[in-house]
Amino acid sequence: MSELKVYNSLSRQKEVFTSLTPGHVGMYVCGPTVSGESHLGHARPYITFDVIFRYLQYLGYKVRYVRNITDAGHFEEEGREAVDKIATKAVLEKLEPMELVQKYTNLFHWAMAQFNTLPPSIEPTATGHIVEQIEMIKKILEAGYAYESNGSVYFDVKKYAAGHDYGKLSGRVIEDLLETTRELEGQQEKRDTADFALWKNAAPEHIMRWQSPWGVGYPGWHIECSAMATKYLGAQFDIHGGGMDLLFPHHESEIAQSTICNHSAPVRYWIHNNMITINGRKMGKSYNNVIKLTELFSGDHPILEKAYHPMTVRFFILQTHYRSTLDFSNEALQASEKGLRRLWDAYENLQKLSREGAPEAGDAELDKKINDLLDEFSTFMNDDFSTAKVLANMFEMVPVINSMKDKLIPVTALSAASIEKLKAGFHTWLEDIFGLRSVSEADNSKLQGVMQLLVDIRKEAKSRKDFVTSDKIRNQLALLGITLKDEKGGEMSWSLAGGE
RNA sequence: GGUUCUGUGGCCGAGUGGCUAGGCAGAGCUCUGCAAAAGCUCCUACACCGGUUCGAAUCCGGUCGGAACCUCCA
Repeated sequence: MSELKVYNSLSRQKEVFTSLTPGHVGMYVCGPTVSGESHLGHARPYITFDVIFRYLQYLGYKVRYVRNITDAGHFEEEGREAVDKIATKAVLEKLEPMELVQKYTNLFHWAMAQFNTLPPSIEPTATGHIVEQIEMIKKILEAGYAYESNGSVYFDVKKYAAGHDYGKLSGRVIEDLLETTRELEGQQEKRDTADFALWKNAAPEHIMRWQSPWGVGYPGWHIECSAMATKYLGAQFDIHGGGMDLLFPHHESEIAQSTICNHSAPVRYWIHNNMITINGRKMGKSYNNVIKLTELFSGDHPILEKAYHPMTVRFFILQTHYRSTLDFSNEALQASEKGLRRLWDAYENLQKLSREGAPEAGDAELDKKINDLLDEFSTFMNDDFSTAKVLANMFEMVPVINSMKDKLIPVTALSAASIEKLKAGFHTWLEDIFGLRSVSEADNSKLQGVMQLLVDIRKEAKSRKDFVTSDKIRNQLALLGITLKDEKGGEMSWSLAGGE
């Protein structure tokens, strides 16, 4: 089998993946800020890294997957107002800060469950690691790479850049950063505009506040990830993931902080997913084009023509490479919806196939083709997680599977071993690695029983050529959103339309 | 303005220099009481202009679009 190669943002090329500790992988992914509801944009990184998490486990690694919850507020705009986002919102909604944070954390977990993402191994909160953050800031101060100013602590970027490559990850040029002349209030606390806050003093009205050696305040934007990653994954770990928009300054700053604190670069492989765009524009609060996940699932948004099932969204995301932008549109989502249904129907048909008789393949050519397509799954996935290509291969096998089901091709065309491999391959990749599951909610046993009864009555009616009755059953069910289909050989199948 | 990336058929999207990705939509046929599904077939594109090469969507240069980051951000 080929080796796993991942695109490392740090080197801007694909590298063979090896873990620091054989058999183990440490992976940190920047989690959500729970000051508001998650939107469609959030779906991408968590689904992307869920698949990476699942795939690494499939490869046999024991993975510690750490994804934080940012529940301590960050600046609306650094230095300008020094108002904590969560604190502001809390006043507006008349909620306790922790109440607000809990509400959106719960909602986030709910949405992630809808997407069938596995929970991370550790989900640390920023508020739960104030002590670790303060300790880290102390170390950086002791090392001489930070300075205190008016109750705040800033990282000295210029000093760091003198001996380290600040900008390596994001391709930023330090001289340019230092020359920025942007006028920002509160900037006078900093020695250089490029410096970033490790600790901010809190104004009296600021609700989220903690005691520190520098006075009452709250942690800066970047320090939480460094502190928590160090605590749970060590000074050096394998993978750090997140959206491309976090490359600078967030991840660049993380590298600087951790390097000073731990005397080594923290991360071996930086993996960044690209953005979801809507009408060609990034989705974000500042663009006013946000579709919240609850709206996406309910269809309750002006942009949406209908509700979209979480699995449709998951499939939509997997149909493109994670480093490409993905443009959202109703047309594209509906194409994915139909594609997923077709693929899933074939998958279910496949699992029902039984093969008897001599184990050899009746059609050696077809047998080889299927085996080749299956073998390519790993090849594609090892090539920087090309989920789109794996899915394309699956679609190529769909006509073969459906033809075997309809007996247009005998099941014995493939060897017994190949059929088993096919079944196992689809199951493993579709469910275990890609994390897809049926969009049908038809697993209610009472509904199953009722439907079986209707199917039996319709079969009887049809056998009497009583098409009035048989059509009535099918048409009435259709009005209820249940599709009844006649199959070859007199069998019938049914499904709940849309999967909503 | 700086940095990085990008421009593929009606739409979405893979693409390692030569051999049809795939999905959706559309057309025809087969199957079928009808329908739906399914199967088969068709629809062959790479922003523009140069260059390298026997050969380029793929490499290089330029032009023109678009995006992300440079400020909270998945």
